[in-house]
Amino acid sequence: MSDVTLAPTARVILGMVRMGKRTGYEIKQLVDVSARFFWTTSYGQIYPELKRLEKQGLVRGEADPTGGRSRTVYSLTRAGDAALDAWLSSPDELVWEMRDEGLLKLFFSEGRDPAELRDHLRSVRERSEAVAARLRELGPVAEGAGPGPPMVREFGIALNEWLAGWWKRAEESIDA
Amino acid sequence: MSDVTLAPTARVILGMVRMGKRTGYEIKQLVDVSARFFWTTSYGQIYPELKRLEKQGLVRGEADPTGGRSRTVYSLTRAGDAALDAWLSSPDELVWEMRDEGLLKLFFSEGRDPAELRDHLRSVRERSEAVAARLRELGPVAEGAGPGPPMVREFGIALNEWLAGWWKRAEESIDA
DNA sequence: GACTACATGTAAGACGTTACATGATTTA
DNA sequence: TAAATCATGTAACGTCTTACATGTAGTC
Repeated sequence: MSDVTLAPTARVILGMVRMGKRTGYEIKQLVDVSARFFWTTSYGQIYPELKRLEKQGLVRGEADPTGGRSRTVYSLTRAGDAALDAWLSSPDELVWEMRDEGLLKLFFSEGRDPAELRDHLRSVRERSEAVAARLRELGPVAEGAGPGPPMVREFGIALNEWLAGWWKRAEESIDA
Repeated sequence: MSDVTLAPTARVILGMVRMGKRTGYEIKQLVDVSARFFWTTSYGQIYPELKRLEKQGLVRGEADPTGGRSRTVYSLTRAGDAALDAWLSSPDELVWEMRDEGLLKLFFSEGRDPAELRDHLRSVRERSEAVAARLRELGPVAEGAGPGPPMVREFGIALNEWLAGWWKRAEESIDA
């Protein structure tokens, strides 16, 4: 069927459009609020990618201004629906990347001032605590979109609490 | 002092050089073996960056062929040493990025075949198990470089075991 | 003699962020 | 009326991966 290879940002966009997020602006909002901890994107990616997807026939955009404010609402075409399904069911190796400067600093910590290292461990821990807290306060998001979004949210909370705990123990092991 | 802003790859390079990794090749080896799960890099980044760092006066390269095989060994200059220290002690926000296609697929899983979802959760779990196993087998690395490298390795093992456990539970919650 | 490891590099292209630019609508 | 939110977009720049290109040294 659709032998289109989806660019990374295209995957989020198609998924979000199927979820009912219809404008570039709405897509960005939901990514920021619910996926920020494992996936980011920017307007500089979203708007050009929406145009590319339209050119490829995977989405269809229609002008739908609210008053004098221009606005384009997108929906999936049949080909877009198929391309999203194809990606979701493909057994390809899943991208998993982590880039953690905190770990890098820990890696290179030989000979550094222990007080500095302690501060650094604390700030890394506090970041995870803040992310967990934000996700907890946020509450369920994207309701009516099945069990995926709540599970991902729970994952985010649990992961960041686990991370905070690890950094806490690391901090204490420096003191000891 | 050194108001040089280090590019991401420059940070790893300076740290690795201080650790005694003297060639581009050696730097890549250690990154692959011990930092792969939280930081990646490629020759296409390392060699040009070493040249840039030399031009900036942060490292010094000397030709040191082994037989007829060309080889350049690098060491930190005083400015390079200072730049690395400045980065290590800077209170700047630490880069933390995660890009997880497995979570993205879970996020968009509404209406998908449960069997497919189960397979997908299993493959994500297996990947974490493999990473944990590799780090465990690897044993301590970069000995004599302080407590950093072993702590980072323990972090990697613990994180990946935690991840594997989470995906395992998610799998079971689908079955239930 | 073949394979693996050591060793270095470039070029093209993909991907991504940031800063800039613009303007309407709604809420405080 | 000021600020926040809705809404769209571009240009420049930074970063990174992949594929290509080349050759030596050591091991099986």
